[in-house]
Amino acid sequence: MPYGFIRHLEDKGYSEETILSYEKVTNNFINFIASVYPENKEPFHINPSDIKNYLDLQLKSDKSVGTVNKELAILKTFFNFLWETNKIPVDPIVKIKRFKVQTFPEVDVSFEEINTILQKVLLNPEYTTLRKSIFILATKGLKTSDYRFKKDYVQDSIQDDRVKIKLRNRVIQLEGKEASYFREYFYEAMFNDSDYVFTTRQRKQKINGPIQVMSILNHLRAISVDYLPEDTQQLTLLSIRRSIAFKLYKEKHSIQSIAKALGIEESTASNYLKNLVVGTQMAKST
DNA sequence: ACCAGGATCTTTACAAGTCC
DNA sequence: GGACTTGTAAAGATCCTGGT
Repeated sequence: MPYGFIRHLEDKGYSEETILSYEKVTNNFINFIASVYPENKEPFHINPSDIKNYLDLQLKSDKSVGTVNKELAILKTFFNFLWETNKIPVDPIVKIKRFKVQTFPEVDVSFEEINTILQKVLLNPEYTTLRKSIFILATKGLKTSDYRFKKDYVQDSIQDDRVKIKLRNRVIQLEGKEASYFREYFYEAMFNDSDYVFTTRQRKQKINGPIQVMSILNHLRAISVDYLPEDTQQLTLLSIRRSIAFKLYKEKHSIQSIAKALGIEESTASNYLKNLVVGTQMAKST
């Protein structure tokens, strides 16, 4: 084994198994170098980009990020050893950073499931029209701030049985059952002496202000308790938005249209989806 | 195209109120 | 008393901006 590296490891008291894996990785790396540079490259010729190329190749050959990071750590030990024993004047690996092990946002509840729940929610006689309306809009991907729209922004056209809601950066359309449940609530809300459709009564001032986070979450929580298995994470506006983005992605929508649908920047949507997509690829490969 | 930094928005957890 | 609402603060995540 090259340059007494293995001896060095044994001296440090590493277990046999550990040493074997170190040996495997360093050999693998040296073979790589040898295959790229047939003219017999010496250690001090190895530069950072050689190492990066090697690591990239490992990633491409279906190794997980964790595995490749482990190899990186081993190679760091190796080069550190070479440096300490004056085999190389500078350590080429010292500035190479670990690959990020991302914790990918997962779609805990698929959009199809959410839709099924929506149908049940709409038919639940125990629920108020308020709760139903909040959930209908949640399935359209509203975030908390989107709920604070004023009555003026709602357009109800009886002819084609559609309700249009103008949000800050997009328009939501409701049809059929969804429209009629929302309409029912909307007419009740006409009398809430506030400009806002959804309101929360403010304790101190005794007036109806724009709806508070907790009110929305409360309804989602109640629905989650009723319709989700116990061990599942409860529905939040965010998890629903993720499901929508992922659904659209699977339906091959462009980034632009997904961004538009959720009312976010294109760059944000692409970044957001990148995570989801890589996440599923990871899931598949393991 | 990509990243860091920070503004802004969401969520969580718990406290404290209201209503029946 | 118990169920449900509302409030607050702090942690966490997202999103945009501006630089490279």
